[in-house]
Amino acid sequence: MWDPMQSVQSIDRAFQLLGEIADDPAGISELSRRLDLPTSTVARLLSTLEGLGAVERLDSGTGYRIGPSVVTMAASIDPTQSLLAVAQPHLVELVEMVAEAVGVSIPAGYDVHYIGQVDCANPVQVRDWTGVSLPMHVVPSGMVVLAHWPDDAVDRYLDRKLDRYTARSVIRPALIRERLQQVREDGVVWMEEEFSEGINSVAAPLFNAAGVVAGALHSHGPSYRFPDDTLRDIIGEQVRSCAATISVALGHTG
Amino acid sequence: MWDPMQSVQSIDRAFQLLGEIADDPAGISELSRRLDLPTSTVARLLSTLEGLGAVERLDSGTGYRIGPSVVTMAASIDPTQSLLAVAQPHLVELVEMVAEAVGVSIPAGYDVHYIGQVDCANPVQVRDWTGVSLPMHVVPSGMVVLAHWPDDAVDRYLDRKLDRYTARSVIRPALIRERLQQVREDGVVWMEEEFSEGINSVAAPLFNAAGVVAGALHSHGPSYRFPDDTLRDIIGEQVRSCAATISVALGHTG
DNA sequence: GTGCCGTTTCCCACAATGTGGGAAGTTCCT
DNA sequence: AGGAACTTCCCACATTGTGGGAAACGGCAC
Repeated sequence: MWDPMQSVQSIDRAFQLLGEIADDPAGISELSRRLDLPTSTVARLLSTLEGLGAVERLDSGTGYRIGPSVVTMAASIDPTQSLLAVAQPHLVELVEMVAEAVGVSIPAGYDVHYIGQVDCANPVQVRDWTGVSLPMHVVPSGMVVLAHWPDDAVDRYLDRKLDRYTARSVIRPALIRERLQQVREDGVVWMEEEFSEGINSVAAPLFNAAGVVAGALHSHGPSYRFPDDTLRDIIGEQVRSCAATISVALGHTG
Repeated sequence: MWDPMQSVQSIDRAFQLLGEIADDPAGISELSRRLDLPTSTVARLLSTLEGLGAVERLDSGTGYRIGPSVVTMAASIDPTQSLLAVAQPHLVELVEMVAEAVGVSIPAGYDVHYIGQVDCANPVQVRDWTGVSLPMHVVPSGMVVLAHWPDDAVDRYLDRKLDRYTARSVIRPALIRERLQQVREDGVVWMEEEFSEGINSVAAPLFNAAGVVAGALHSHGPSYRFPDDTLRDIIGEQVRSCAATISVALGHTG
């Protein structure tokens, strides 16, 4: 255990309990076994949490689950913020692994909107795109979102005039469709200098509890060093699996 | 405050803090003032919560907001359960006020599906409808949902053959439309023996954080005693305001 | 620069507070 | 009945959280 300052034991344990319950509802004695705490202690903590509405008894009588006050508190932060809030800790982990900037974006109409980014230590880095929106077909974040839209929505998207951003931008509907299919298979997609010369980028989709795409996780860097040829697949896989982890944290199952 | 067993002070305070922060993000000293606790205590509690991911610092540097772990825990309970979980405590309050059964339902296709109910003490009561689905136009819970659907969705609903359940069921589209308008104005609606003879019912809409109808709150009882003529408006108002409270707890604003 | 706010962080002596062993009370099996 | 789960309760102990106050920031005005 680190201690950034001090840590209050009972609160620590209370959240261990909450985490365990969120994962899988259970009764006092089972929790005491799982967390290796005395039953009386677990009983006391749970009873406190119950009084606070943080947990509540299952209808089945025995066992507890997360209660309304947690849901209410969670609702207090707006939906897009909540995506960011959940993703944040994972972003910093990913940055350390891929050593390039990573960020998250959400669909906004026919664009993806960048809502957050964590930069790498390297002094040479691509600018922070937080706050800007870009058409889906020129960035991988957009492609992964598009790839999980219903067919008719994709039809409508491709049925408009599609802007070209660089010489390498793909704007032919048929080619884009092929690519979307590939994205669905791979779960991750690389795009190189299709939006801006000198920038390469990789992205994977984020799913929420309802199972629909809530946004995308991406990493991007200067094309002269990113991705390192030998690491390309590894980085792609890291982004994919990090996105999956975030999805689970958002309540996505399966 | 009751104490069913014992209550752990630090956890109690930690949740006071979380509640306060959810309401309105703030820094250590402001919170210490608002809750009338020593700053050092607040600092220690917040630092613990921060370590647990239950709160996180605002980008602005000073101040805290609800953190990712709360969102993750909240996501652990499925969306319809969460509606119920949030509503539950309010239901029992409302039961005491109106002295008849109250329940909540969610839209499911062209039906409303009853997901939970709290009964009153009276030995004579209407059966528990939990688990059953009914067409929207014969129950007030359905009407309030319908009333907040987009126009074209309402068109499609009314464009089908509408079943009659009792002699008093209203099934003429034009009349239903008028009523929906009235519901939007009043925020609450009574229906008397339109679904089942001998049962009267009143309902108000529940809105979620995204501002869309997430379900309905209703109260119903035997028509010989419910509603008492002199209390009709009062009960309606209680249901309406209770629904509004639940909506706020779900994150609805404005 | 210097001095003054309002913060947040740290320290430390004290005892109030949370702890956990174990016993008594449940409920549900066989 | 008997037993095996569980949950609730009790109580002596010292670990743990507490809060006063001092020190370290950081911003702003002069």
